[in-house]
Amino acid sequence: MATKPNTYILGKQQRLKSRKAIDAIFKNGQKVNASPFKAFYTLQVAEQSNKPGLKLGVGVSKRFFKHAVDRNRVKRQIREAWRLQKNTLQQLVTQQNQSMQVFVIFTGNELPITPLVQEKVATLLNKLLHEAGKNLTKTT
RNA sequence: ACUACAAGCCGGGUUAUCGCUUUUUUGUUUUGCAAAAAGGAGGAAAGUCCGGACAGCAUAGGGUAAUGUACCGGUGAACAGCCGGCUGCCAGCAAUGGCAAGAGAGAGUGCCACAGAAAAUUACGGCCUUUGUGCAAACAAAGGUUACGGUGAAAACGUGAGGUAAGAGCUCACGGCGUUGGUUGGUAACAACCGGGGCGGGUAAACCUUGCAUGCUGAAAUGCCACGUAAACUAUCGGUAAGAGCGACCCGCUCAUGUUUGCAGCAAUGCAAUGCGAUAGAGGGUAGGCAGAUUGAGUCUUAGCAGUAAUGCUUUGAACAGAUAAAUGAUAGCCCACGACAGAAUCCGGCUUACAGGCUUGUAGUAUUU
RNA sequence: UGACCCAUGGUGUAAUGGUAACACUACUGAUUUUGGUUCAGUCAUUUAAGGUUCGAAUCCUUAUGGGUCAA
Repeated sequence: MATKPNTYILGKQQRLKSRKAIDAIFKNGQKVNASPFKAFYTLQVAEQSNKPGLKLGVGVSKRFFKHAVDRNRVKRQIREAWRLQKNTLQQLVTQQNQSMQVFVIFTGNELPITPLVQEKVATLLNKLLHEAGKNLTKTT
């Protein structure tokens, strides 16, 4: 009921909103790399307060892009690529009754092209998928 | 028609699919979720350079300090903005255009490299007079001297005449400058004219003086709710100490007090030490929600009136975002000029800076046609 | 969102409004058979544009870039 698995939705429910959660990710989370992108993530078994699902946060540093327009553009590109490609990961995580929080950071110097972003986010998702599967075997 | 300059305006459109956010309506037992409809970044949203609104705290009064500001009038909530004028400078034959932190250097202090006698009222060289020595030239002493002195960014009102031992605005004529009193015009800055007394560089974006203005802190302000732990916080009362308050300082005013113990001493007094409890409340920290918060000194627009103008008054019509790790995107197609600078974060009025391309108006030049 | 500071050779620092100085690096030359050492020399639009002043690294205004602080 919470999420229809096959719709390309990225609403408030599926975004990281709390400052506390984000700090926790940066403190305790693990890293996954894909050249200009970097992702921090945490993975827990779902509880009552912590419903099963996938949550995303996006960040671009002011050091690399001075203007707010450029930062907004990169964030939008990442969000769009995530929205179109995240479904398999989300399905896996919900099936395993786990909750996963991911924070993607862009660390490049130049504005990326859209196909590049799509490709890199896909590789990120594959790696995360792999990690999620591994964790399942460990925990169970 | 093209080119250049100036001013003003605009700042891609459209169709389909998939998404984001706010509001409303409907469905659902409420939250939530789903569906539909409507709205969804700028001319600079930027820089944070000025001015306010709003909120909290503080506040008897006067002065000083600090900070800002500086021709006059208008405009406006307010301003260092805008509009009009005055003065000065620059360009131009002129008409006119552009620029100005545009109060005071005759209140005081400082500084003015190098050069120059001297950088500010003095000295020096030189000139002149008298006396002495000497045939004379010259030298020495006492005095006079705003003339002259290769420089420099800047040199002691300029020119002419008189005057003198030599000279000097010392006096006179013409001209210049600034000061003061009056008359006329102007709301005023100021201008014109008349008179008095004067002629002592520059620098105040050096200190400063004068006038005027300013309480401080900023939405991460502030108010409320939830969660939640523990005597570190606050209030009241009493005690103790002697000071405390008026957000920098002073005056002045207000409030409060003179303890206890030890040592010295006959005592007055001096020296040293001591330097908190009770009651009530809920603070700090952590981290969520709601309000603040999107209708306001509003913006654009039609017409009229007032005004040189900025602008004001009345009036017609139109829309006017509200996120909170933070919304406008992606894909495909078409059109054109092939899309620059750039993304709201409490809200307004200005200023400054960035900007592809297009449109309108005006001025100048060139070419063609009538 | 608000408050504030800095910018000088390639690098790190100086400099009362009056000739932009010092150290290291780099380059050139001399010394040396060669290299090193040593000595001599070269390298600046004082971040940019305006203004005040006779004269600006310095004073003022604006811009650009960099940095610090305040939940």
